[in-house]
Amino acid sequence: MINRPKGTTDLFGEELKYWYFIEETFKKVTKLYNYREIRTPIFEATDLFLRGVGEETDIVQKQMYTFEDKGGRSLTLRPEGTAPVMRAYIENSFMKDGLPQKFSYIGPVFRYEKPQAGRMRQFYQFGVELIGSPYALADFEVIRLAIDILNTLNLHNYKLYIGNIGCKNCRPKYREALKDYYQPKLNQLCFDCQKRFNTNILRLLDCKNEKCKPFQKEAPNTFDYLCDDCRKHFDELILYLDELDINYELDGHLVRGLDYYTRTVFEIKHSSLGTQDTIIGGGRYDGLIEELGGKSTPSVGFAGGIERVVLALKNENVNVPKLPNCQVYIAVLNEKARMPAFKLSQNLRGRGLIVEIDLMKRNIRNQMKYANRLNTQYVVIIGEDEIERGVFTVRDMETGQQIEVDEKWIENYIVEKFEG
RNA sequence: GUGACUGUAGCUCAGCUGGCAGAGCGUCUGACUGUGGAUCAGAUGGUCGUGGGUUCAAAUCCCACCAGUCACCCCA
Repeated sequence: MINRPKGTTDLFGEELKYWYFIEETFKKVTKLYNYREIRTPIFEATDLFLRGVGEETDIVQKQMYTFEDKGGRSLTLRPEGTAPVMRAYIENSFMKDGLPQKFSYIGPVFRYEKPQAGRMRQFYQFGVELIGSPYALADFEVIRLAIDILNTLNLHNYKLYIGNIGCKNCRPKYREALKDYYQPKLNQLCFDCQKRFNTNILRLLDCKNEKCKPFQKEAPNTFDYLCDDCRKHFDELILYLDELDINYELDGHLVRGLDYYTRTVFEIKHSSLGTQDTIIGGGRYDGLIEELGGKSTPSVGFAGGIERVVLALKNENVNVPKLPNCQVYIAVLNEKARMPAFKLSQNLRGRGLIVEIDLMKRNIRNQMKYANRLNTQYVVIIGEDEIERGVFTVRDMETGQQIEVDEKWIENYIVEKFEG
């Protein structure tokens, strides 16, 4: 037997009701904010991610599905959604339509990682990008939008964390402060952190090792090292959040895994999720477009993980819309009934009803059993008797009551049952 | 990439001091010849994850690999 690849899943049945709910909610809310959907390829030139996401990141170093096509081009299944949208923005000259440009996307992304709860190799993200505004107004809109999505999904047990990692001017100062702080403590840290001290010192801040945690509290805070412009930007965002009633927690140690972030970073975590608890993550990336060869353009956005939101919905026991059931089953008792049955099924479907008809040539008893399992609401029975007398038998599967309806009225009779 | 735990019927699992591969649920059929849900009966269903080893004999013991789950790492 051939199994699905590691870290992938088949989505079907009842599970999909969560997915439909999330996808529809995302589309509904982004539409209200006037974001336009963009669908980019699932694979891109490998260079896009090397330059966009950053050569030093874990994503690029060990998580990309990279392959060569028959023309010798190096391609990569997208490991995230932002770089492709920025590429499309540059390539299609969207700036010609004026700024800001606001895009939404939803689809699969791929990272070669060891699967665990809330982490798959092929997983699904929804996200938005707001391109062109350097102001905290834009950061605020994007955060407001993320919160609106979660609220519309009827989720409650989430928390917004706001950080600011500065810009290319002030971040080096902060990095230095961190080094000064950790240097004398180096031999008290875990092995990984001793390595990270040189490779990616920001990561020392969210190490979960018990040896390292005590030092994190006292570690320098990003907020204390912001330059004047970053400070102003930060204060402005906080003002909006405070005035417009968005609950958040400041996190001066919030760092993110992708290199392109500048200034505002944020994460929304759900309390029920265990270790993979970030359901939405985002921030500002003012240097990304320029890095990819476009004209320097500030941007901000976020991405959310659908699998994790599904878990959150389940854990919070949110009532999500049910999948539709079969509404009418047409039981066919002999071959003479076959044609009238087909005609009725087509007419009812034409009126918008979900109709199933016997395809297995089963006897009446087994057709009833099958209809019962479909959870269908009405069964129309057509047999020799009915054909001769020009009527159809309609059975209400809930009450068990049965009535004969003249064939002239059958269609309207059933349609009316589903109105009101 | 590292670690822990787990792989037996479609599903949930028992069998594990080595000795004929089992149960419940599901599915199909019948009791009920034109009527579902309840009940009863019968049937269907297995590469015991894969490969090797030990043994007269392996689902059971040993080794390797594969897969799943959770955690590390990292992130949505």
